[in-house]
Amino acid sequence: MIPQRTLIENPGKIRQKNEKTILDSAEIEFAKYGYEGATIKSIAERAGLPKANIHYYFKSKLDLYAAVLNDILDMWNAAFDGIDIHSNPAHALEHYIRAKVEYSRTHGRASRIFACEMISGAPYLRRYLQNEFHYWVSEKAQVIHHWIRQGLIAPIHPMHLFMMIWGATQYLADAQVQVESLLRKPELAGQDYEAFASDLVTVILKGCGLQSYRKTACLTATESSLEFA
Amino acid sequence: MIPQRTLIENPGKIRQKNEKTILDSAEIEFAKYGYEGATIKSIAERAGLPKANIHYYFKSKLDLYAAVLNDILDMWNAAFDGIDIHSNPAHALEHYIRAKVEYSRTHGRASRIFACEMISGAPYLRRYLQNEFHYWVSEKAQVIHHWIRQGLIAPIHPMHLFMMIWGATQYLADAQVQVESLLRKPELAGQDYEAFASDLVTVILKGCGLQSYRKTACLTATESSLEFA
DNA sequence: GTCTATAGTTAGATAGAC
DNA sequence: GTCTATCTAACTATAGAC
Repeated sequence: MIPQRTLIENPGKIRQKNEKTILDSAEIEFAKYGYEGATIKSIAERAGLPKANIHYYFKSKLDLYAAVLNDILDMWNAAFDGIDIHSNPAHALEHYIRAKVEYSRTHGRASRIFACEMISGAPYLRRYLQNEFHYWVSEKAQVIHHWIRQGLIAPIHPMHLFMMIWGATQYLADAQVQVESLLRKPELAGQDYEAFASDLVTVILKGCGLQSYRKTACLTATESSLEFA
Repeated sequence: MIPQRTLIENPGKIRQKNEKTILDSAEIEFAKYGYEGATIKSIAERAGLPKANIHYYFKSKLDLYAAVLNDILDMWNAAFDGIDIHSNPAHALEHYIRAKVEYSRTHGRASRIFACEMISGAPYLRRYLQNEFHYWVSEKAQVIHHWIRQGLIAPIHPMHLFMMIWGATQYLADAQVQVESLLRKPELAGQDYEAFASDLVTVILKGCGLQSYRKTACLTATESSLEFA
């Protein structure tokens, strides 16, 4: 009786690696075709595994979808939890907007899966939206309110401000084909994202009664914005 | 041999009525579950017709989807073709933004189907985006450019301006559940849309260096904006 | 832990009586 | 023009040999 070699050499490693491969493939397929449109077969083929293995690692298609959504929420939290919104309004808003645009660029697929989930009424994320997400946003809204009371920014419904930022930045990821068509580019480059981020920052800041505190934001923004936190 | 009564009394009327019923039902199902998620069965049940009748009026599921998309484009054109963007910038932008918000409110389902189509890479609307749509937008972009050259509004990439407006307004329709959760409303009312429209108008106008030309925009906006055209 | 074969279900589409 | 019954294909999921 020889124990299986892989188990001795890589305790749990195979599982870890395969689960990651499957999750990545699933993310691509779900983003491209939606939940119903994606099939276990296509996910398996992309992962280079037989169909049955998908079911071995994830009980059902719904389980796999839930795992993908969880991954997406983790990324989202990792990307935005570190934001210190207590600095001055212009800095904080610019930093947040640029981070969000960058997220749309680097995690377009995740963003599109999230959008599909919203469009279909958030059947799997409803609880999350009403609890964790709502609390997180309410906290940030308090900060905006505080700034308004102190006269630091012009009066605006904080949620409306967030909606503008989210709508505009999500649009980059969700309507990517439309954007490419508008800008007449076969594929969007980093510069395109940066240019949009700069215009969005300008409009939001000026729209909130804040002077853009730097004229050359457009060129050096991505690097320098990392130093704000 | 008695000719069928319905054909004599209502030449083509039955077809017209049933096609409309089916299109309406299909729009609801496609918006809720996406193309793959919606089924002929569910559409037929919603329309109160047997499955086979759907195939009688629309050759295939794809045909039906194309018809729904066509309906949506018709509505879109009807809603925005009349906009005279040659008036002064502040008026024109405010009018357009309010019309777009109103469209998100009254045609949320259409907006969501359109969004799904974009997210999946616009397999059926690619041609439209690259031709009719692109020309229409380019024309409007010329107007923005003209305003900028004349010093009427602050410099901004016209496409970026449109993207901000579309992103923010589409967000209302596409992420409706998220918005409801944010604003803690079980259902959005007309006031919620108007309030958002007013904040969006304010931010965009100020962001473009335009003074809001009316302080009480928030309250009387919807009615008065209809008189701009 | 892997993979072939297949069960069980449901989808889109059609034939043919009325 | 309507509708029941049915076909074919594709999907999710599982059983069981390795």
